[in-house]
Amino acid sequence: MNDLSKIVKDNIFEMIFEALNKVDKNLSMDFRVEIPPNEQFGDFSTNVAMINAKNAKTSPRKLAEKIVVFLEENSDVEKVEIAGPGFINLFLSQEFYQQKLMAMLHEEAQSYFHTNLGQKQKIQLEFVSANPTGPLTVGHGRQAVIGDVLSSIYERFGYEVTREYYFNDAGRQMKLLAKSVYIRYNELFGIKEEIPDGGYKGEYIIDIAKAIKNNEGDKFKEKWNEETESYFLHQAKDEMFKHIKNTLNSMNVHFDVYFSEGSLFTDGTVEKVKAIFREKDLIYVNDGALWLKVSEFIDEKDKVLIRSDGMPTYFFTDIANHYKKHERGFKKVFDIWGADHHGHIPRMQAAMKALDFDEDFFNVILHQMVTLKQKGEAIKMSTRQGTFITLDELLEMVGRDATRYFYAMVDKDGQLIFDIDLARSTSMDNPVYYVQYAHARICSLIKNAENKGLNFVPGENLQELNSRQDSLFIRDLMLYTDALIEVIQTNSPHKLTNYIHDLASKFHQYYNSNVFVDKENEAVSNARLSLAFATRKVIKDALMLLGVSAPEIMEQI
RNA sequence: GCGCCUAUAGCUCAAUCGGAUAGAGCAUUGGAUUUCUAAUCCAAAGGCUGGGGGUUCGAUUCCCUCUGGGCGCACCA
Repeated sequence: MNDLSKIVKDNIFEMIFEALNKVDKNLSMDFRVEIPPNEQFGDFSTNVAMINAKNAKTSPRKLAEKIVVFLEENSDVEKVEIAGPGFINLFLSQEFYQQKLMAMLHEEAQSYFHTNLGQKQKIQLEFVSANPTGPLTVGHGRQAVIGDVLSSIYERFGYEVTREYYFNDAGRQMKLLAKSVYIRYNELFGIKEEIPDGGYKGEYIIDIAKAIKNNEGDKFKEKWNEETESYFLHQAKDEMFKHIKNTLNSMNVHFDVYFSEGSLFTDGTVEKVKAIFREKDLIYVNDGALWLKVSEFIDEKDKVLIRSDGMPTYFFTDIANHYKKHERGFKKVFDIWGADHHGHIPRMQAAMKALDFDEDFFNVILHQMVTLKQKGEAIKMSTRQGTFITLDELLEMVGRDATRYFYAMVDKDGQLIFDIDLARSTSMDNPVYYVQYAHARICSLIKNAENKGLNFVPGENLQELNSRQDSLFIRDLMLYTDALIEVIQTNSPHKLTNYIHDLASKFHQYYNSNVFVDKENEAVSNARLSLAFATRKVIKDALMLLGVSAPEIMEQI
């Protein structure tokens, strides 16, 4: 019930709704609480009167006047104004904010800002999911960050989250990989052969070949058979996965489950799904292939499940994958896909319908592609040609904190153009340092207070926080939960970086216009340090959710 | 041809599921430093929000259309 107590806007909403009911019980609650663009317009504002004016058969401003009467009865309200076309602007009392700050000081951010939205619901986020045929790309980096940050926030709000990596290590691509390594291996003995069409030409293939030569010598030299293929395939796969996991590790991304596509065949899931479709009369054979009647659910042609050569399609195994997820007890699953997969969405939705799954079970978080730019030109990326900048290389150039922050700060619906030269040359101007600096500054302030013999006790003398700047600052601190909620409502991590950058900015401003540590004025110092103390909690928590470090000292450059 | 995403300051991006004067960072110009760490702050300049129509009290946001960019339209994954 009181789950909403930490969501500030919902608090204010209740306050306004109460007043609205006293005016007329039949009016619509379809109004919004907003943060005004300008502080002259109050701490909070609402469009309630404009929304309801028509139904109340009056003008927005007249309705507002009636609502304001009841709002003014609330002891938390300092002042109410009607402005513009009928906005109601609320100014809350200093005591209200002081109490909020007090409550915030007594808890850790992760518990104070916690809201039990999830109620331990089991959900899953599937992301990255690259097959072990090469190093991770900068595109995977975007997935890794979006998936990891969202997972952390869902966890914060009481969901039981599984971070999952789905992969296929058995397909045709893996065979090509093995062959490519084999050719490089022979090359080490001076035997030249062209890498076949679609084969892999990256440097890393040679590295794997060298490792095999080191361990096994010339054992496989010019001996291509099933045994050799199997050996090379496993070596390549193990090496690639080691490489991939290293990269994820240095990005600070950790998966709970690595799920093998192959297991869906061995445990009978694929057959089970086929049986269900057959029973529902949703499959048929044509031209030697097995088709699913997706046209019964969406405006598209039917799709192949099993090719005429007997191999199941990616579509089919992915249906089985999701059937399995359902069976594993997930109430909701999120697949994070690049824009190149968007055509896959409708047919998957059709399949989910065919299986009678709840409509909100299957969700796709789509992000647009990442492209690299260097010397003003776009770099063509091709895994097979091996002409790409890997995620590893990017991490090395930009650093983990900045890389993660940069990925998170751009709206997933927009294309991400990573300008390598810019990342290199201006990495110190990255917004992440701005936020980290705010954190370090507060650490330094508190240390400074100790050094000057000031006995700082969080929560004492809060009545000294009596300026408008103080109130608004506390308001912004409290809005942290609201920001996090918005992130998972839209699955958009960039809303968190927006919030925290803005908060850091407000803090830097405050810092420049107020003295925190003043031995002559201990009460005020104590109050302001309390404010800084709470700010540090929020920044630290936000950076943790973003997977970015919160340093106590910024090294001078 | 059809579908999805996108177009905002010189550059990279925001803008609270339709709100008030469209905001940050970088770059440019000017100011603040015996510092509670200047990786900061203050100020200036920079915009017919790609073009055109529509919906209404009100549009960067919703609808239509045109143009430009990205990505898809497989018995690939």
